[in-house]
Amino acid sequence: MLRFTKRADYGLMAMHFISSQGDEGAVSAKRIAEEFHIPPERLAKILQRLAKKGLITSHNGPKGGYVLTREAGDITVGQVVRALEGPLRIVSCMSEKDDCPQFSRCNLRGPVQKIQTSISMVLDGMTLAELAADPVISVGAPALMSQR
Amino acid sequence: MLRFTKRADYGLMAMHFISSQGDEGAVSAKRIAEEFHIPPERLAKILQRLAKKGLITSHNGPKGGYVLTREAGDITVGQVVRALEGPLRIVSCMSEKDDCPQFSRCNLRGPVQKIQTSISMVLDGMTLAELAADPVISVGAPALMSQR
DNA sequence: CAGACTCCGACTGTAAAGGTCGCCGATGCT
DNA sequence: AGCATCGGCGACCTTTACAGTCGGAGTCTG
Repeated sequence: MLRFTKRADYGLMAMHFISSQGDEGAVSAKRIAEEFHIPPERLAKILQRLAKKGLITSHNGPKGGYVLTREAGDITVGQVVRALEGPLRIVSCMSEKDDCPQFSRCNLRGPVQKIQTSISMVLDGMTLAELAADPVISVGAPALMSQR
Repeated sequence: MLRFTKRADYGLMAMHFISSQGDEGAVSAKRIAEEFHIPPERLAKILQRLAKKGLITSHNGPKGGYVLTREAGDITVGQVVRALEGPLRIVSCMSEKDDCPQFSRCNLRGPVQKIQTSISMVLDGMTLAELAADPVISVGAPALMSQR
C-alpha cells in the first residue's frame, strides 16, 4: 500500500539519468534501458508518456533520443509522478460519483484530503536537480519505520 | 499508485467509529459492519489484526466487542495504517536483499528515503481525536492535483 | 448448566491491477 | 537506400487485494 509503481520508479530513474547526461546530446531509450537493465519496451512507453506530457522532447533518427525540456531545477518529482500515474489519490472513493456505500457516514474525507495535500507538497518540493545532488545512502540504514 | 488499500480505509473508519462510541461499552464487529455497509468477514479480520497489534482490546461473549486500548488522542493514523499494512515502503526495492537490477546505479534511494520519512511524519502527526474533529468537506472541492 | 453471542484463525476461490513482452509502422539521419 | 530511432497498439502473465467459508474457543445470560 501507498507505494509507487515501477512506472514511477523507472520514470524517475530515466529523468534523473537524462538530466545527468544532458550536456552531451540526446539520450536514447535503448541507452537508458541498458544502463539500468530495464525492459526496453517498458521504458519506451514510459518515455513516450513523459514526452507527451511535455517533460521531455523526443528526436527521431540516429543521434536521436530524449532531452529535458526544462532545467532540472524546474522539474519536480511530483510532476514526473503525476505525468506517469495521473493525479494523486490515496483513496479510491474521492470522486463525486463514487459508489462508496459509506459515503454519507464517512467523515474521513477531510483528514484524507489534508494528508494527500501534504504528500503532494513533499513531492513537489523536490526537483530533479536536488535529487541528483542527494548522496546515495547506505541501505539498511536508519530503520525509520520501526513500529511494534 | 500511492494509494491506501481498502484494509486501511476500513480500519480507519472502524477505529474512528469505536472512538466515537467509546463511552457506551464495547463495539462489536457486526455493529460496525452494518453501520458502514462493509462485508462483516472482511472487517472482522481487520479488527483482529488491530487487536493483535494492541491498538484495540477484544471482549468475548454477549456485550463483547472492541474498545480502544489508549486514548483517541494517543493513537495516530500512522500507527493504524502500519498495523494493518506493515511498515511504509513507497518503493519495492528498499530492503538489503532486493534483486533490483539497477541497485548499484540507482542513486534515487536517498531522496526516496527522505520522501518516505516526510510522509510517515504526516501520518503520525494526525491522531484519531483530530480525525474526528475535522469537518466533512465538500467533495470535488479544491481540485488540488491539477496538472496534466 | 445450556444456549446464545462474540471473537479467533486458517483456508479457498475470485477479481482487478500492474507488469511484461512483442510486433509493426513512422520518422529522420547518413 | 538503409539503418537506427521513436510511436503506438494489443495480448499475456503474475501479483495483489478482495471476499466468502468453515471450524474452534471464550464468555455472558437465563
